[in-house]
Amino acid sequence: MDNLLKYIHSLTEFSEQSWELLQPALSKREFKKNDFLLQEGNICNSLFYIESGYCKSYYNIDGTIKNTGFFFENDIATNINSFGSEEKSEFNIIACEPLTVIVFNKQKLFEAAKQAREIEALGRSCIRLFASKQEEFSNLFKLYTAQERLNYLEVNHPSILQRVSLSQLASFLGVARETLSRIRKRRNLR
Amino acid sequence: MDNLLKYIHSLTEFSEQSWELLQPALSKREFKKNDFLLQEGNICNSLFYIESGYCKSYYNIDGTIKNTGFFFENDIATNINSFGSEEKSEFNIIACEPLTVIVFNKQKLFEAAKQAREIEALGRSCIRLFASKQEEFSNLFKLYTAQERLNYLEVNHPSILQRVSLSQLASFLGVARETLSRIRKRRNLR
DNA sequence: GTAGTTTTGTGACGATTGTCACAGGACTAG
DNA sequence: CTAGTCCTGTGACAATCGTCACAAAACTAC
Repeated sequence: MDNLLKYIHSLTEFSEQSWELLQPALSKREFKKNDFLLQEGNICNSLFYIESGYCKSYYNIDGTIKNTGFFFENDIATNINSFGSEEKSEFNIIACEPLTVIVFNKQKLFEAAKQAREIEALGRSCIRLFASKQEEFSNLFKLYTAQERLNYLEVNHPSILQRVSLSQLASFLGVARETLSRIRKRRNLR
Repeated sequence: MDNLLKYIHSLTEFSEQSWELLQPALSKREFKKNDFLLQEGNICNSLFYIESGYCKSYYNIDGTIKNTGFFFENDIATNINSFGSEEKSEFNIIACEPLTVIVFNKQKLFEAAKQAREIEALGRSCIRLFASKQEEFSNLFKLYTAQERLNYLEVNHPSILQRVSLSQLASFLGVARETLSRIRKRRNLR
């Protein structure tokens, strides 16, 4: 739980008392490769803090897998819409490696938040961070070409490129696998 | 302020007392067409609740305008990253019509939130809604072609198409103005 | 080690897109 | 009303992309 505590302290003031109050909402959990953290059609009742390994979110559109996000150590993975609105998730979250996460149980988190304002503030910070990331990636598509998006990832999020296979990366970049391969080729030539 | 109160009630429980405590953080403000709500390089210290009119967020990339968001009545416009992190905004928010907004002052909002948990929860709800929207639009680019994105907007966000000119819409859809024109043509033929 | 699977690169070809250029129509300010 | 501006459509052409097909390379499981 050490990593999580450091992560929390990087976001907000957090007393030992708040940490104690938060404990009932937390549980450590292990996933094997290809285990689901969240499945399409289910309501998302958790935030997943990733301790080790990584996972991805993806849509299954007519049998085609479309990856929409990758989550590494010290990231929070969740379906923020389903988590907040209680609507069914339209996408899946799946472990890409053996994965260790700390699960925030929604109900117990809310109970804890009622007892300590710092926990409420922590929730707000997590959601804000999540929103910032979504905004960042959303704007990539409006501002840049596929090649520029790849460059952006290399500079700003190298961990994705180091750990995710190019096949997996392609749909995240919004292009076909073959196109990503050619973008890399073009770039090496020039 | 009536619309705002209805909006708040649609998000969360909110007592009259919380409403009173919130007042010092609120101020109504008018913008003329092409007035800036937020300018590149400044820190975003406000949430803008839109009462009437609409505005847009855009990047200026080497002199080219790239629209990243449109905000209508009952939307909240802000730079969520700058608002939370105190970093300078990389984009602008500008009125596209005469605009009436209710400004949430960040500092006073935080003071009010300390005094009433309902205000804290309101902040969380606003951010969560914002995150959901970003996620939705971010995924559009990973899941769909430009034509499918246009269809999606027509079905799910018709107000954008009714009120925003096609020239303005193009960069939001991530294509050139001419391409949007051709997509519309193709669709009418088939 | 071996067989099977996954990943990556590449050729071919048609479809789509970006860019530049131009023109007509709609809108606006005086 | 008129001049200027903004918006939309379209032609031409090169660049890029998606799709299908195939093969080599890398990785896995036993």
